[in-house]
Amino acid sequence: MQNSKLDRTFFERPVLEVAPELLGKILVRKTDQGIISGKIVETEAYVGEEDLACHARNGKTERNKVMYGAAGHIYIYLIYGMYYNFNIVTAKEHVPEAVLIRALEPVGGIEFARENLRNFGRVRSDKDFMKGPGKLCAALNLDKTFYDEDITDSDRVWVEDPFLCHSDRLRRATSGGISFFNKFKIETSKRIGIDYADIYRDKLWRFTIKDNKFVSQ
DNA sequence: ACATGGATTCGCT
DNA sequence: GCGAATCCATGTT
Repeated sequence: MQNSKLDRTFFERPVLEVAPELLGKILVRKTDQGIISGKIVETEAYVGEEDLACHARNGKTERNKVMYGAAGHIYIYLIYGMYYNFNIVTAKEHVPEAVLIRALEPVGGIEFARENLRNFGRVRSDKDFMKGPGKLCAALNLDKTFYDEDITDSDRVWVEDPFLCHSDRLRRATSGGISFFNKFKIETSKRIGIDYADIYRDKLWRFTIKDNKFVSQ
């Protein structure tokens, strides 16, 4: 099998290039239960210290320091005391950019994902269970132990390009009626939940697959 | 030390 | 459409 895992060169570019290109890629999570995976259908770009919606807006802190490091590392944080949000760091070192993964179209390990959600505190929905940044973290059992993990060199979470992937596992998944090879259109819109961010609230830095029913909202 | 509020989700009105 | 759940990083005293 050829290596279809996205490498550091993919992430080591400006976040406004990486965020839309992640659409259609497969986020894969290997757990004790088995493999859980989903197609990325919604992302948001957070664009450095200047972007008043970005956690780096006030400079480097204990929480956001990973954003200043190498591309491909994971920035995950607790929000509202009960959910995690999962980001991948982009750009060169010292440039604090990241992509928030906001929704997945379920691909594999769907029963494991349901189980994780039912076991998780407030998230009880067992449909649309990867729709929304907090829910997809619960579904994939992603927590703070993933902080700073290198997604290009991890054995428990990575991103695959389905156009390059010839593994039996993904072929099986794609034979279930979900086609990865359909062309799709990318829509841009305003980012969710950042009304405090002055002029940056209106930037069209949310990227979604047009008409995909697993996009949030 | 302390107060604040958030890149969310759900359930009820 | 709105309030609650629930925690801790961050900014302020």
